[in-house]
Amino acid sequence: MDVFWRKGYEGASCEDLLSAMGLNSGSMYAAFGDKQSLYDRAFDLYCETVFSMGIEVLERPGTPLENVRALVRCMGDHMSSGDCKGCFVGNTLIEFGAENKGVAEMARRAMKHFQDAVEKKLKAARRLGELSSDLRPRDLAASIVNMAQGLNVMSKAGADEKTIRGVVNTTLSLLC
Amino acid sequence: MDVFWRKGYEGASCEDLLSAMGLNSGSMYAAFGDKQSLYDRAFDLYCETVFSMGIEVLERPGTPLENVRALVRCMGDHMSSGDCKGCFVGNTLIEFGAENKGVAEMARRAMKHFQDAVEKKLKAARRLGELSSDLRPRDLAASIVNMAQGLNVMSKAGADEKTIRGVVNTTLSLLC
DNA sequence: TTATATCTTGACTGCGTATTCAAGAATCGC
DNA sequence: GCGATTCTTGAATACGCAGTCAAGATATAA
Repeated sequence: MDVFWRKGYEGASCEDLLSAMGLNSGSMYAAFGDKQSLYDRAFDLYCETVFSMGIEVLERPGTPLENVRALVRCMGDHMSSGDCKGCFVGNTLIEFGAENKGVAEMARRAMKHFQDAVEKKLKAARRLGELSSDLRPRDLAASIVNMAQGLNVMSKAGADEKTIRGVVNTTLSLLC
Repeated sequence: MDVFWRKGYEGASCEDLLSAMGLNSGSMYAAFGDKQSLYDRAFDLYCETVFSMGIEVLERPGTPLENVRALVRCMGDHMSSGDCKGCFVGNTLIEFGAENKGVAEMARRAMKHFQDAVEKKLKAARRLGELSSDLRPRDLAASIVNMAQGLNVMSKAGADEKTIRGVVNTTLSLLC
């Protein structure tokens, strides 16, 4: 997962993958089939761990709006943590979004699932009177996902922590 | 430019490039040297045409804030125009941002140049009393560039026009 | 027209990388 | 302990793609 996350599908050679896994090619092909299947498995693993951690943040104790604000801050921290891997889902969309490979479809679903979870929370916040902004929850949710994917690129552009914090704070200013 | 823009460096085969240019390999290598040099030239061409068109929008007749708002709308229109190529600069950063290739450095410079142009306009707007938001021009400029790069990914995620318009409107709500 | 220079062609080469496979090592069941 | 099964190893293979080159076509100049 780590190798594909950092280097993308084409950028990761089998040699990279094998040495990272501590396997020889025979074992790898017996276990996973081929490189594409291994990528798909790595993608799934990312969704089950890193990506779903974001969704989990939304469900922690606290009010809906607090949860969304925590998620935004959490994504900012994640992106400014220097290691520069970004978001596997976003990277996959850039590499395969224009084609119609299966993995692009998986990435689209993952994004939609994430966005829906944020929208649901924002609607709850609106019902509770926590969210007074007159922007629609649907548009705010799209903007939050959009911010995260923007940060993915900005972090690879070498944006410093101050810049990323500026983006996060700007987004937070919409959530009150 | 079009082929690299759509498929990325690794994703574009020489065959793709040659048939798009209507050249044979000999002529191509004589004219450009190798694939990487051709990519660099395509990148330059993108900056000189598409990317600088954005900067040009900022300099049209009108007040500074009007110009920035026009730019934000223009980027939204560009991204929702269906063809799904996104932003060459952003795509380059995703593909090469983690390595230290020359082209990644070029992309970083292009992004910074763009962001600085936006920030300059926002500062002018602030001086003229057009921009009453208490957010800093620096952070707003970063957020606008971030929005554009987010849209790059969102468009590949198959976001519909309505979603993209939602993101654009949310960003515009910060600019008053 | 003809000699020279430049451009074009596409088969060929070399190389890197994904994938296979058969032989050997380790594990498991009885 | 021993046969059967599963796992591991790494060299060999297959293949696609970046890059080359010599021969032929075209343009230029005298």
